[in-house]
Amino acid sequence: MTTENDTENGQSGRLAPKSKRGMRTRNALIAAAQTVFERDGFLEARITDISKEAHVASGSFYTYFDSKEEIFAAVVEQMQEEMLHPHVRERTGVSDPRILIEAANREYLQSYRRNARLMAVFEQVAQIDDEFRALRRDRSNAFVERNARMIKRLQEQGLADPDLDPNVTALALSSMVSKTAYSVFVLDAQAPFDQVLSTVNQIWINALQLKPEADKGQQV
Amino acid sequence: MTTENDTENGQSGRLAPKSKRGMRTRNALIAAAQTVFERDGFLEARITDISKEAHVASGSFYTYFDSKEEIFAAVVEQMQEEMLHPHVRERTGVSDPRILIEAANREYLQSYRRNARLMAVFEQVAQIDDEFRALRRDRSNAFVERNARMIKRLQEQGLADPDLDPNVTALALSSMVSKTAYSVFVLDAQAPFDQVLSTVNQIWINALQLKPEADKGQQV
Amino acid sequence: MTTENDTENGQSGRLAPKSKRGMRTRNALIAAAQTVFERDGFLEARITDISKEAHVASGSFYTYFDSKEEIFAAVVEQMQEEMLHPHVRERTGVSDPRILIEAANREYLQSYRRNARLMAVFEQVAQIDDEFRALRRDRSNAFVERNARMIKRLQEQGLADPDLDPNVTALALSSMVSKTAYSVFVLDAQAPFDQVLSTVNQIWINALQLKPEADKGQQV
Amino acid sequence: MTTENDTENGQSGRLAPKSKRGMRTRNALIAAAQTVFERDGFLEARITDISKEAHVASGSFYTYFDSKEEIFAAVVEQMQEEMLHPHVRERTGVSDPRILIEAANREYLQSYRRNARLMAVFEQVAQIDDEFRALRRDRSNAFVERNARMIKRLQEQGLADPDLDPNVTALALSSMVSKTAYSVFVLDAQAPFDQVLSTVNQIWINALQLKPEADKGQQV
DNA sequence: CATGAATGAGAGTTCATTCAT
DNA sequence: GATGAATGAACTCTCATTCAT
Repeated sequence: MTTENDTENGQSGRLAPKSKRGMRTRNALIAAAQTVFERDGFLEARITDISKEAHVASGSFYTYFDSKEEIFAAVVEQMQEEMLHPHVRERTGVSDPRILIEAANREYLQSYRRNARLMAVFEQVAQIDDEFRALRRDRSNAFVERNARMIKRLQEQGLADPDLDPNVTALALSSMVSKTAYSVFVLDAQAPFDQVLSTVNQIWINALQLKPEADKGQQV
Repeated sequence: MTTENDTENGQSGRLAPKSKRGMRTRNALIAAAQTVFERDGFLEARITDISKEAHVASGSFYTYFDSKEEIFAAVVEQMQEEMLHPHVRERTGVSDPRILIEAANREYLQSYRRNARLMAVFEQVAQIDDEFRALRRDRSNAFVERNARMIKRLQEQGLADPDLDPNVTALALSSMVSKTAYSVFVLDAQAPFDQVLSTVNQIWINALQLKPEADKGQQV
Repeated sequence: MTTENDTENGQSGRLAPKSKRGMRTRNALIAAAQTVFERDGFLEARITDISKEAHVASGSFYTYFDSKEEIFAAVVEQMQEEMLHPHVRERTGVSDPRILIEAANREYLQSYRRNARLMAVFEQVAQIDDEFRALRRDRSNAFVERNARMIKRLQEQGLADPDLDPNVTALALSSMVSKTAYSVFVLDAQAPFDQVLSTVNQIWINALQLKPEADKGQQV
Repeated sequence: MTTENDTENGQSGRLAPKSKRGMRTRNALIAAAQTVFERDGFLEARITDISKEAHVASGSFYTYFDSKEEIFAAVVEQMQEEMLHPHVRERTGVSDPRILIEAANREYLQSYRRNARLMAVFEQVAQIDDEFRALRRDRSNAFVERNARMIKRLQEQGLADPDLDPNVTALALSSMVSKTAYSVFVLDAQAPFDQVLSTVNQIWINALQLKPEADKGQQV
């Protein structure tokens, strides 16, 4: 019924398994890879270790993946799916920008916290491998651009400080959130989750000089 | 107080050279290392390449340094000195927080831009090596703590939004500046320097809700 | 006398298939092997590729053959049969040595040209594998010995240069034909077929100093 | 004094050694490679074995050569030099074509016999590797073309059979000599050296129908 | 001090062959 | 018989580090 995996599976450079057994092995490898990457980091992770962790022979790795980079991509893809799933995504009917901002920040920080170990490795890999660097950049850009559009809209409605350049502001505020998340969840800067969230929210709101009255009976 | 002595030089695990020739070789190696690191990144840089770039035999490297990490530390130290030199450091007598903030941000961004290539490598190494990760954390902490103290002071003077937690706010705003710098100067997010600077400044000021009257009749 | 039986088929180390399906699969594998060998050479040809080309699972290969060498033997055997088929083989009643020589050379060169790709691979394998080296040697010897007998006969009849050693001459002239064929049909030395044939014939005749009168009143 | 090896040594993909010790090691590797190639053939020869035979660490191989192909080229080059050295090469003043042919064949067969083992491996490699195949072709061509020119000259002087195409004849006769040499010295077809030589000579002479009187007081 | 060749541990990768389904 | 995933031995190649000259 599903058309997934008919012949190729996403970015996998090797053929997708045709049998259930093959699928099981492939999944075992991905799970093992996540474990090993989180434990050892990308560079220290040896393909042998991943195979060992998955309880398969070393050669079996190459049945499904061409390289460490490729299996890492599969791990990251899985994380991606997890991060976007049931949680708020499209909040139709909500017009108060404060609520939107708060929800977006909460979601981002929660996702980051849940996947902190892997996000740390992803940062590492993005520093090493051009393809992952590009991937990170694209995601970041999507995020920044969405925020820039929101800021522009608020400025046009007279709700946000008109002196701010929307693009650079979006870049700066997005940078603030992501790097703060990195500091707290990866580097373990000690700070309670709720305080981080509320501070980040407040800074957004203050930075844009959002008018408190503005959101009454508003429409976006 | 200083731990320097005549046989050890800072973090160098090998002897400090006494002769002029030795000093020349050591400096050539550091300069070569910077070139190679900026060109190839830390991981790709081979000790052989650094020696070649410095026009010395590969074995000579070990006369002065024990490892790639160690020579990288020397390169970073040199950059550190450059970054702190003549530029404003302690601006005594200036009480207008806006001016302080502006100056600090300008200085930071300028330094970052000047050393962007090396900062990129430093970020890479901090993702790989625990010692450099700790170094980065310490510097970042110093920065954040100084800002936290300033924010607390302003709050006590009734000049800044009292609802913000000074520590988390300092972390968030510092994160904003450093990651924005990384995006613009390393990842080449397109944005004019002055606009980045003024946006970052404005966000600081807005975020803290700095009262405009505070700076009346000030003099630098 | 023959060692063939109903469970073994010539050199095949595995069972001869009894079912139609089995026969079909076996033939498909041999045909696929020929394609792959001609395309990739013996060394580069992987058993996986042969199976893929035959549209059977990789494991099915081992139902019929034990190794790459073995399937190559089957391919060569097939070629052998083709090379000996309808074409002249025993020309009874023909006594003119010129005509015999011409016919033999024409046949040899035509066969070589028809199977040039496979002959090239056969040469390759004979350089690698002792069994095929022996096979090549045996065939070559049969050829040389037949020619040696013919030369001896002609010398006894006073038709050929008596100073030549019949065995070494046969070796040399046979070598000439086979290597020229290799040069022209495998290495693509540019020369028209008919010219190669007539030159080779003429050299044979000249070399043996065949008396022209000898063939008067001959019968084909 | 000699300008050899100033920086690069012929086809070597790695740098030429600057010290005597390096030169010694390089030569030891080439000698070891020859031993191993002659013993095991090209395919079976492992780089590890060559290093072991040369009494150096496996990694040292890569100080001087990039691959098995490259060291084989060095071995072949050495053989080449040996094959061309003091022996007759340019026989000025000799005008009798019979003497020229005899001398050339003797030289060729002697060289072949001296280096039979390596020639066998060279044939093997030429069947496997395109670069060596091209090398063999070029050498062969040079040989054939020289013979073709000689044949043409003899035909113009009315000394050789004018019906023969000089190029194809040269190809065929050269093929005869080289393949006979291969059969005798590599495949050990039993035949005394002198008989091989005289037979090959006689076939050349007969094939061209060289006039016996023609060489009296001739000038080429 | 400088030199640069020698070392060797260790990771990646291939593919013929087996075997449970 | 057919399937195709699993196996693992075997080899290549790199490069930080040492050390005799």
